[in-house]
Amino acid sequence: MKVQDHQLQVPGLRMTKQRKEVYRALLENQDHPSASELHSYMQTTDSPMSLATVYNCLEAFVEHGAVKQVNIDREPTRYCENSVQHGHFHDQKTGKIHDVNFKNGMNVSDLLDLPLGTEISNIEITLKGSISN
Amino acid sequence: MKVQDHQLQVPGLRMTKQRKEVYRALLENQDHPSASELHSYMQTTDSPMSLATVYNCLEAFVEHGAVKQVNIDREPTRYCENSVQHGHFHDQKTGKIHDVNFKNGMNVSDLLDLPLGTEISNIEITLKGSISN
DNA sequence: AATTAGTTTAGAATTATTCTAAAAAAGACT
DNA sequence: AGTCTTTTTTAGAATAATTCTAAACTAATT
Ligand SMILES: [Mn+2]
Ligand SMILES: [Mn+2]
Ligand SMILES: [Zn+2]
Ligand SMILES: [Zn+2]
Repeated sequence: MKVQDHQLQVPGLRMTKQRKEVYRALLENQDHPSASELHSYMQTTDSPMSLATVYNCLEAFVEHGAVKQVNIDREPTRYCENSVQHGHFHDQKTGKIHDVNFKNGMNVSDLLDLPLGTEISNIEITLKGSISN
Repeated sequence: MKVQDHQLQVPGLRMTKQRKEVYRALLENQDHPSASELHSYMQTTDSPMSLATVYNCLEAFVEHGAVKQVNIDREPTRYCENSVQHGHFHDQKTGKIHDVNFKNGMNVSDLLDLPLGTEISNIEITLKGSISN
């Protein structure tokens, strides 16, 4: 997937050359990369940059809600550019992570018995398993 | 809460002195401790033991399904003795983690649009937020 | 242009966790 | 009990993801 330069915007965040290219990498290859995978990839582009910068960019995106972190056990954190609410399925055969959308109109509070007064700022749902066939 | 010695059993696992006492610590103080918190606590009991042993015991319990790991961002892994299916709520004001049960008869597949053929072996649901009042 | 504020960078530091290999404990058998 | 075998515990070293530091650079502002 090709992303135009003017689409590389994160509201409220100054888009430097490095941030643009990291964001482009996330949008163009939606494969939930880790910081170091992303860093390796950046080295192959015409915007090589340091690993610290990759971490700095990702942190900025997460703070601004444009990117989500995906935590799977103790594995390196992976990053997801899909900013609509969703969960993740970790296929143990392939190692790949797939986005899983919420069913229409459904909400975590339909699944869980939340104590009264609970105000949720972040939801992380991670499934592990395999796909038959 | 007091737990009798004969309740300190995990099916299929040899219960050594150390394993019994770590398991007892988890059952008696259900507060989702990290390995190092648990280690500090063990030092105050009459079964002080090494940090490596705490990790080894916890790993054995997790393998045997008696204990669940709780991953919250990059914080140290926390351990939960509640072996029925549930999620976790991380109260950002207090830092405490609370168990959140599934609503009666509800299932992740009621909330999420899982691709056909998906076989789930592990579910981790972690919410972050605060409680008003 | 000069000043200021924010960003990038290399490399060092941190730290949760895992590994190693030797000692201790537990189980099996006699 | 005593011997043999397997598993567990342990201290300390190693690993590796992430964060920190402080200097160089870039971008925005006056
Ligand atoms: Mn990639
Ligand atoms: Mn405790
Ligand atoms: Zn995703
Ligand atoms: Zn729990």
